Amino acid sequence: MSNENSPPPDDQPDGEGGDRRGDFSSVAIGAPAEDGYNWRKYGQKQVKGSEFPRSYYKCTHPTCPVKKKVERSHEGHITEIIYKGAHNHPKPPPNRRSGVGSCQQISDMQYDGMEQHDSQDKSLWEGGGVIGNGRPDWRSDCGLDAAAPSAAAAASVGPEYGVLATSMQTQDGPRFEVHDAIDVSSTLSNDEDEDDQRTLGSMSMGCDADGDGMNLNQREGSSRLVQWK
DNA sequence: AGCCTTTGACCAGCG
DNA sequence: TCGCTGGTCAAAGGC
Repeated sequence: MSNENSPPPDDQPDGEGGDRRGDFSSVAIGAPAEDGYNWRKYGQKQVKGSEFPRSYYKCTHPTCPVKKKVERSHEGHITEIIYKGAHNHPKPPPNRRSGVGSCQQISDMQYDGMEQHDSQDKSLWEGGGVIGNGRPDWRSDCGLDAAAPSAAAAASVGPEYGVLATSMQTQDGPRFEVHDAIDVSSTLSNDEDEDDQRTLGSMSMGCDADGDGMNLNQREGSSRLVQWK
């Protein structure tokens, strides 16, 4: 199993038609592509609690206050994603420089949820909203229909933390998302309580140290989604 | 030509 | 009051 050092085939740019440059080459999957929005990295730092450096991204839209923190493992796998705020604008077209040709097509449906979330987003995420906006973003992003319930479950399990344990591989394979969703869902279902969820994030890293091949595979799709406070 | 990524430094908040 | 951590800004380089 050489998965440890080599990125999985899923991560490899199989020719996804990178709109921008090497989304997956440079930033692997960490970057901007996940949501279908344009993100600009404005900082990176090694935080104490994390073994991996944390990257800070801003939505490139002038009116969009959304920021996100992304923790990526050395392998390029996302271990944690924290969103702050909600997008008050539709996703940019796939032809744009977003390079998000992944789930762009679904963005069409996304508008539906976008509208309502746009109306309440301000009060939601401002009021300490747990997963007020973070969630809609995801499901609408890549049509994480399967992930939605997972997210809801996660929210139900540990809403106080506003932590969303979900998976998000910016791949163009929708089934991949589903697969991930199941993975997480499974975890959540088997979970004991929210505590376990929080551990999920740490577990990802912990598992890495353990060097569990199987875990590694799971970790690939297992990312941690957190709604910024 | 324009935008994004990367690195370092600075500032603010909290313990 | 001092120290530490986290977060953000700015400049330079590369694609």
